[in-house]
Amino acid sequence: MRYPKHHKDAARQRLVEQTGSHAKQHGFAESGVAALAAAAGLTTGALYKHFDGKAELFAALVQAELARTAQMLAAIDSDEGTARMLAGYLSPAHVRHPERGCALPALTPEIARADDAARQAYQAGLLEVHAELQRLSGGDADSAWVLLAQLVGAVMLARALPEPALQKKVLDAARGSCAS
Amino acid sequence: MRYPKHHKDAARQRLVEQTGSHAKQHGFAESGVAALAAAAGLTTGALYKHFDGKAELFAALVQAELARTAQMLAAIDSDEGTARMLAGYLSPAHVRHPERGCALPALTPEIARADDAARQAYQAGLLEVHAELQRLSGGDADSAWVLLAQLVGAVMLARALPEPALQKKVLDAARGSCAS
Amino acid sequence: MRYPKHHKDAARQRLVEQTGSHAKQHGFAESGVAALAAAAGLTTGALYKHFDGKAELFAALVQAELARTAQMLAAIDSDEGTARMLAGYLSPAHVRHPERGCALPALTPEIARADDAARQAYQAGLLEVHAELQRLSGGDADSAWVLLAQLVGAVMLARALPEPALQKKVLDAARGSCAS
Amino acid sequence: MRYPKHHKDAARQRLVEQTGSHAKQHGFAESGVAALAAAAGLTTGALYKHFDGKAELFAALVQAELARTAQMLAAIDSDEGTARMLAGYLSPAHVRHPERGCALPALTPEIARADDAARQAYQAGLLEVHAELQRLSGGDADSAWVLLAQLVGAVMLARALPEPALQKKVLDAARGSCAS
DNA sequence: ACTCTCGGGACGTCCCGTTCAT
DNA sequence: ATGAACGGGACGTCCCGAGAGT
Repeated sequence: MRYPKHHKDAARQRLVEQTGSHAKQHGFAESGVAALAAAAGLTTGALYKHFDGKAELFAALVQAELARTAQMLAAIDSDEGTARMLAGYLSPAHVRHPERGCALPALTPEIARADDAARQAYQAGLLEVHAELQRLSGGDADSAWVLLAQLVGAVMLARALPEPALQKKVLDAARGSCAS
Repeated sequence: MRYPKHHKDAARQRLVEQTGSHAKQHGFAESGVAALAAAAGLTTGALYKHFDGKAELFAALVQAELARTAQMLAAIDSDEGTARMLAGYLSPAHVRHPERGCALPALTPEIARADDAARQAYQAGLLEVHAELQRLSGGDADSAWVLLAQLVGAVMLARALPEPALQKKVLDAARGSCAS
Repeated sequence: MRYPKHHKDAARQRLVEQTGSHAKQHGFAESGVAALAAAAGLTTGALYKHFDGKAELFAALVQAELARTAQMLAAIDSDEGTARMLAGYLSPAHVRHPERGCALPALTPEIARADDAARQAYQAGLLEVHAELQRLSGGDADSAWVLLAQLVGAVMLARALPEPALQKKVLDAARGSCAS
Repeated sequence: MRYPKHHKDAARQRLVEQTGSHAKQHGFAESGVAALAAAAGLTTGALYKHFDGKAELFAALVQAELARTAQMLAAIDSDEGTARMLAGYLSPAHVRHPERGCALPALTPEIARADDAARQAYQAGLLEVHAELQRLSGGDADSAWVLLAQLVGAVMLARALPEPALQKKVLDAARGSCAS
C-alpha cells in the first residue's frame, strides 16, 4: 500500500460532507455528479474512485448526515442544551439554510424512493437520532417519535412557504408545543 | 371559442390529477415529461398544449393536489369522521401508496426548491388545509399547525423506513398523540 | 420528415467550419469533443447527433477545409490575383492565425496518422488544390507539386519559430522563389 | 556525486532518442507518458526522474532530434553525398518510416503549439540544419530556406496520402526540382 | 527503477425538455 | 394530438499525467 490508508478515508469523509451540503440544498436527484463532485473540489472522474456510482454516494451521504445529527444530539447533556437545540432546529436560520442543517427535512422523500442500501443507512441513523431524542426529552419512545415527526415536519413545511412571516408562525407553533 | 371553456378545463383537471399521482410516487423532478404525460394517457406534445412547460405543470399540480386534500377535509363533519381521517392518514396503506395519498409528505422538499408560482400555490393550499384542520380539531391555529407538522412528518419518516414494523411504530406513536 | 432537410445540413456545415478553425489552432487530437462542439456553439451531446464519433468529424472537417481552400483558388482568374494569393499565403498574418488559414500546414501530420476516411478526403481535396495551383501557375503538374510543398512547408516551419524576424526570413525566401 | 555526470547524461540521451522515434510515429500529444517511457525500455516513474514533466521531455526531444539531423548533414562532404541525402529524404522509405526519419515533417505543427522551451530548442536546431543545407547546396541563405521548406513540405504532404503512387509523384516532383 | 494511487478530464451513450411538421 | 428531431447535459468508463512509497 503506497499511500497511507487514512489519505483516502479522509478524502472520502470530506467528499461525503461537502456533497451532503449540496444535496440538502439542491436535492440529490436534481444534482449532477459533476456538481456534487465540484462541491467537494473534485471532478467527476475522481469521485468515481471513491464511490461505485451515484447510488452508493447517496447511501454514504445519508449515513454520514444522520450520524452527524445523532452526534450533535449526543453531545448535549443539559436541559438548557436541549432547549437551545430545539430553538435552533425550529429557527428561521435552519429554514433558510438547508445546506447547513438536518438532512431529514430535505432528503427524506428521496430516501423513500432510493435503493435498499440508502434506506438501511437511513433506518440505522434514524434509530440513533430517535434514541438521543428520547434521552433528551426524558419521555417514552412514542413521544420521542412524535417529537421527531413534529420537528422535521415543521421545518419542511416552513421551507416551502414563500412568506417568512408564515414560516415563523409554523415554527413558533411547533416550538410552543415542544416546550410544554 | 369553438368549445365551451370547461371542456379544456376538465381535460386539464384530469391531466393534473393523473400526473399528480405519478409525481407523488416517483418524485416530480425524477419524472420525465414523457412519463408524466403517459400517466395521463397522452403524449409529450399534447401536454405542451395545456402547459407552457414542466414548471407550470408543477405549479398546477401542487395547486390541485392541495385543493383536493382541503376538499376531503372539508367534507368531514363529525368527530367520527375526523378520527377516521386521522387513522387513514397515519395508516400503513397511506405509507405504502403515496400515489393515492397526500402530496405534502411526498413533494414538499421539491416545492421548497421550486419557482415562485409553485410556492404561492402551495402556500394558498396549505392555508386552506390548515383552516380545515383547525375546524376539525377544534383548537387554536397553533395546535393545528402542530398537528399538520406531525401528520406530514410521521408519514414522510415512515415512508423512508425499510421495515414495516418500524413504520408502524412511528405511525402509531403519532396516532396516539393525536387522539389525546 | 418533420424538419426540412436543410436545417440539419446547415447545422452540419456550420459545425464543420467552426470546429475546423478550432482544430487548426489547437490541433485536432489535442482538442476535446466538448471544446470542438463549444467552438460551434453546441454541446457534446448535440455534436453526436451530426457525427458518429470524433473520427468521422475529423474526416468531414478535412474534406470541408480542403474544399474551401480549393474554392478560394478556383475564384482567382488573373496573374494579379495569383500574386496576391501567394503573398497572402506567405504572410506573417497567415503564420499568426492558423485558425483562419489553410489546413495543410496545421493538420497534415495528424491526417497522416488518421483513419482511411480522413486520408481519402485529404487525397481528393489535395488533388483539387493541386489542379487549381497548376492552372494558376501555368506550369506542369510537377512544378505545381513543388510549389505546394514549398508553400505549406514554409508556413509550417515559420509557425514553430519563436522569433517573428526569423519567421519573416523564411516566408520572404519562399516568396522570392515563387515570384521567379 | 556518486556517479560521473555523463552516466546520467548518457541515459538521458538514449531516452530522448527512443522517445523521439515513438513521438515521430504516433505524434507527441497523442502518445501517453507510459508509452513514451516504454519505448525507451522503462516505466513512467523512472522517466520522471529524468524530466520534470511531459513538456520538458518534449523540449529535450526536439533539441535532440534536430541536432541529430544537423549532425547527419554535417557528416556529408561531397556532392555525391548531398545527392544521396536528397534522394533519401525524398524517398518512399522516408515517407513510410517517420520513426526513423526527420522530425520536421512529423512534429513541426506540435512544436508550433508548444511552450517556449520547445520552440527555442527548435529554432536553434533549425538554424543549424539550415546552415548545413546552405553549405551543401552552395547557394545563398534564401535558397537554403526554400530547399528546406520544399523537402519538409513534400515529405509531409506525401505521408498523408493514402496511395503510394501519388506519394511517389509528389516526391519525384520535389526531387526533380532539387536536382536542377 | 517500479508500480500503484490519486485527481483530471475526454469520450460517447443515453435520456430529458421542448418544438415543429404532420 | 402525435412523435420524431433537436440541442442540452448527465452518467460512468477509461485513460492520462504526476507523484508517493517501496
